[in-house]
Amino acid sequence: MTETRSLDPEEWEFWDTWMRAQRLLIRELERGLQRDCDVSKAEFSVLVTLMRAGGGREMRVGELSESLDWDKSRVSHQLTRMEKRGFVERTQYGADGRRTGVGLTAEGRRAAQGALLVHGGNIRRHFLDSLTPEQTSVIRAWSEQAVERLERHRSEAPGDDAA
Amino acid sequence: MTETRSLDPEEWEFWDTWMRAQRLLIRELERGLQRDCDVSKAEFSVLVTLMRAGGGREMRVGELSESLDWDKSRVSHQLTRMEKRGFVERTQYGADGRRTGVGLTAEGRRAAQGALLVHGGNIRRHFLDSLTPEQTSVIRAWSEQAVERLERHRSEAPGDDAA
DNA sequence: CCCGGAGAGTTGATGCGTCAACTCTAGGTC
DNA sequence: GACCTAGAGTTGACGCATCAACTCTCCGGG
Repeated sequence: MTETRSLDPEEWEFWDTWMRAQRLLIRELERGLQRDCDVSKAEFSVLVTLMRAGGGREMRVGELSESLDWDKSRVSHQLTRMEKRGFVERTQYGADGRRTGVGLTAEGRRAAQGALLVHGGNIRRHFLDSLTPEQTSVIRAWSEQAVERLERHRSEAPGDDAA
Repeated sequence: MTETRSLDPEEWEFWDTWMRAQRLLIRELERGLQRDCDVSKAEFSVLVTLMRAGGGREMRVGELSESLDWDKSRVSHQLTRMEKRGFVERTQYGADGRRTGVGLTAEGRRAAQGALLVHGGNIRRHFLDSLTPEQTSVIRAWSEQAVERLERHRSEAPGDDAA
């Protein structure tokens, strides 16, 4: 094991600043999405995932869950809320063996398109445009490496719901 | 306005990977905190803030709110939950003019100390240790610049509760 | 046929986060 | 003294996130 010592004040400050930057960035983007499109971050994720899978096609809850890397329960709750708003609908297929498929409504497709445009622009303005080429490449590398490492870490850990 | 065009697929992928890395990192740290210390991220923030302000001293809700950069309402709700758990207590001072001060209980101090150790170690293992010196300095620079920019952005925007 | 287990999906409980509405006190101004 | 505003803090409602428990179907073995 690595030593049990906690962090130096300087390390804490680095960590705090980093967390703070993320929080502010995400908060800003989420507010923009809400303000300009009346769509939440969670709704956005679902809309886009369904859209990218082919706007007309239907997905299974399990596919959504996998694709979003969300707990199935979370997906189900989210779909319930979004069904109320008229963005998605759960359709039964198979009269006896019922698999519940999930599809976008016309309203959902419309919202997805608008949100993609607006949100993309906001990401560009608040994030991409603020990076120097060097920062871009370093951050990209870190992200990839972190995802790789953390996913490995999770899959090595005991019982987990990821496929 | 900058152009209305959304992002290229490559830019979306960069963004997705970056968000994913953050989510995984935060999820991992939060789970560790919960598992090893039975303390949530929100509880941790409050405990540490009170601790750093001097374990014995009391803070006002407004100070906490400012220091955490949380909405006052959020602080109040969080304090209510933590009071139930016995981590903090709200104490009245001044018989007539009542300002509600907030302080740690002995239990709260104990939890804060444990959590600081454990969480610090996890941050080191999952984040700090995974960075090359170059990544450290680039990410530090980006964080500082992003915080500066986003805070300026917010304060220029209309009505906001930050002081 | 009945049982038992695995997979898919849902539900309920509870904590977190945000917004809007509310209470209470203190201080001014007339 | 009456009114009015500003600041501090709380409350309620609602959406998001997670965990555990549940339903239902399918499937394989006895």
